[in-house]
Amino acid sequence: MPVPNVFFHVDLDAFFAAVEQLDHPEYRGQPVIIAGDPDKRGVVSTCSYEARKFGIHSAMSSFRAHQLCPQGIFLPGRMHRYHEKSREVMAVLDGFSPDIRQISVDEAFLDMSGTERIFGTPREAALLLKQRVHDQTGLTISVGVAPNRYLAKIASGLSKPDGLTMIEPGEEASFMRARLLKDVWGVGEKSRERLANAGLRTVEDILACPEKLLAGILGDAGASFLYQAVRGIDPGIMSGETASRSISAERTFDRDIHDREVLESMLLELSIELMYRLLDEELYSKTVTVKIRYADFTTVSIQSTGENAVRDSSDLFSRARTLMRKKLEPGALVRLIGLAVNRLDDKPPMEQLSLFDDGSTKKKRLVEQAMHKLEKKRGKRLITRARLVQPGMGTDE
DNA sequence: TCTGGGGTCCTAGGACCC
DNA sequence: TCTGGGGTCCTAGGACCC
Repeated sequence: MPVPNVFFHVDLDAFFAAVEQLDHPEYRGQPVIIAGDPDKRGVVSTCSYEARKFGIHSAMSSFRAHQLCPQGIFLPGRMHRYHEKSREVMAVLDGFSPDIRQISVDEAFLDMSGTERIFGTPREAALLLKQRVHDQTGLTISVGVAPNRYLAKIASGLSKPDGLTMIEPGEEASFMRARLLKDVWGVGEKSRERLANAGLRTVEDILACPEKLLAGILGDAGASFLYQAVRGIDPGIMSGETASRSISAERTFDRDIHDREVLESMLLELSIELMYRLLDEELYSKTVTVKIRYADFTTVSIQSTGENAVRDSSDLFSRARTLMRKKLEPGALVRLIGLAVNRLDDKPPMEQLSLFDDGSTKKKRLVEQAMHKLEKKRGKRLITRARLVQPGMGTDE
């Protein structure tokens, strides 16, 4: 007899805010908002359920959040601590299934198929899991239980916080039919707008629409995704193990910038940051992308693939600077600068050996690696380059 | 609502090759 | 000479998610 598929999706409730309330009893019952500095164009990352009553939600500007709830407890966030708590929770999940896929700091899938003899029915197992997580970490989770990951993911969002939503085998289609289009994971605002323009506003509308017609609205991939999703079939977006394919860093300036020196200093800072991560994770990349967001929010990017992998931060910086100079509109006000390395490889690609290469590039990489290790040990930045010194203090490069 | 930062995947068009 | 069709790689931009 085949074992029925049972998947759990576990979602930590208002995670960052919950950790703060756990660590600071005086914050409990209070509107806690984890957000960037309102003076620095920050946004809300997470907020407690008490704060949500004021209309605050993720991605809202900190400025607006402060307007809505001036008495709120605004905190910058402690990512280290959140990752620590995340690991504690994942350790609890580990005891329930051999197949766990953590998809973000506060979310994971568990394949619970065939665990009935150990943990009881899926409902019993889910209740036990919720209890254990709470007992061992002090945090509450919401759990979705379904015959596939996609449905489990939607289910967990329906009864937050501290929720449990079950979708039994055979209920897949009826469950999806009862959803609002905005609750269909993977369909965002833009897609909804396009669908609405074609007269499609509900899941029922989509169900009645041939895939071919959807393809005309959303493209082939989007149509195939949505066609399956509304029928309760896992479109497969959660199934693949996603190897990291790019690493990026970006920075929004407090004020829009036109000074090229400042932009290039930022680019250097980002280059160093990214190079450290490449070395740390032992990854290699030949493709570099620079992103520029102008004051009016239009965003452009430029990318190039070199013959060799990026060697060190000055190599990365010089590639990035070349790209930026090529793309940047002269005199334009810039809001954000970003840098990415793409198509990462865990093996060093074959080097195009230069006739004049005396081995100094290898040395550079070793030196940078050593500096990186040293810095990690000290836990702070030891190396500051001339270009990173604030403009006006004199740069002698 | 004056709109972060870190990712993934898709699309369309061009280059280039057979 | 008015012109094929497929495959692959690269680039720029966009949608989406947490």
